[in-house]
Amino acid sequence: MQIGDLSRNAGVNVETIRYYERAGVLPVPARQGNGRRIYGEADVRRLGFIRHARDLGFDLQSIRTLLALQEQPEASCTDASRIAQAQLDEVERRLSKLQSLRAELSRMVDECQKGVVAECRVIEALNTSPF
Amino acid sequence: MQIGDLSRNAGVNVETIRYYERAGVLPVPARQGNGRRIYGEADVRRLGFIRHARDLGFDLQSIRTLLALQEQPEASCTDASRIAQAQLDEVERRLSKLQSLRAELSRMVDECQKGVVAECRVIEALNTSPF
DNA sequence: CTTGCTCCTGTAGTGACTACAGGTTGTAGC
DNA sequence: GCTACAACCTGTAGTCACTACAGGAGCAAG
Repeated sequence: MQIGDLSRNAGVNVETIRYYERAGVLPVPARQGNGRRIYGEADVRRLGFIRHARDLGFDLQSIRTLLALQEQPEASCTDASRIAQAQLDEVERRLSKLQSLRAELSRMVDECQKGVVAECRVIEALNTSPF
Repeated sequence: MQIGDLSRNAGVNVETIRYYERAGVLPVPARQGNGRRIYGEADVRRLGFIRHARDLGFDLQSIRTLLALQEQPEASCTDASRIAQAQLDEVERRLSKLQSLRAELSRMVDECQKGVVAECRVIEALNTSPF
């Protein structure tokens, strides 16, 4: 599989794939005789994982940590547990923040839909919010 | 009020305030004779609005739109509501993904605590999510 | 009058891409 | 075999939303 196939299969820009290689979240691939990168199914899955994790707001450093965790299933349980727990704490933190944001945005949209134009408080909602 | 006071009052970095001016989300302020920027209470509120909107995930373009709507009170609220609804949809999407990742990380931590070498399925947790 | 703080402008660095320039390789049609 | 063109290569520069720093000016206290 060449980079263009990987791009289509994973739904990730070719330039982004090469960037991920430089950033160290995708392994340096083997090359064909002509110098072109060769990929396999594992790379499609790995790329899918990276994209989802990025969508969730994880930065590339966190993603490197998550990938390292999954690549060393024989690593000591305490180490793996510590890394996983740290990621879990981060996920919980993001979850509670997002839940607050959801409440705030819902309130904004609700009030806007209920009100007439003159009573729209979308902008005021941001200034008088409990955050 | 000088830029340092505004910075402290609004809890926003001095450099960020000057950046917001360049970016067109803060108005170009009056200057003292010595060339220093002068701000008022309205700027504290506007900056608070900008920071809050940024925290909610709005980009500066959306914020410019919201501020423009605020400055034309006869304009309809539907534009502001549409922007907020788009943000809300995105927050809901992220919440669902994070909840599935949390479940997977919890499972890994639990298995580690039981002394079982976790079969790492972090990648699958994100790839097999319904999104 | 020197020290030290805040301010000024302008430029460069960050992270995570994204785009483009300029060159090479592979393939399909003639 | 020749030509066209897509896909690949490297390397650099641009984007967004900041953040940091260099180099200089104003001002107030000791």
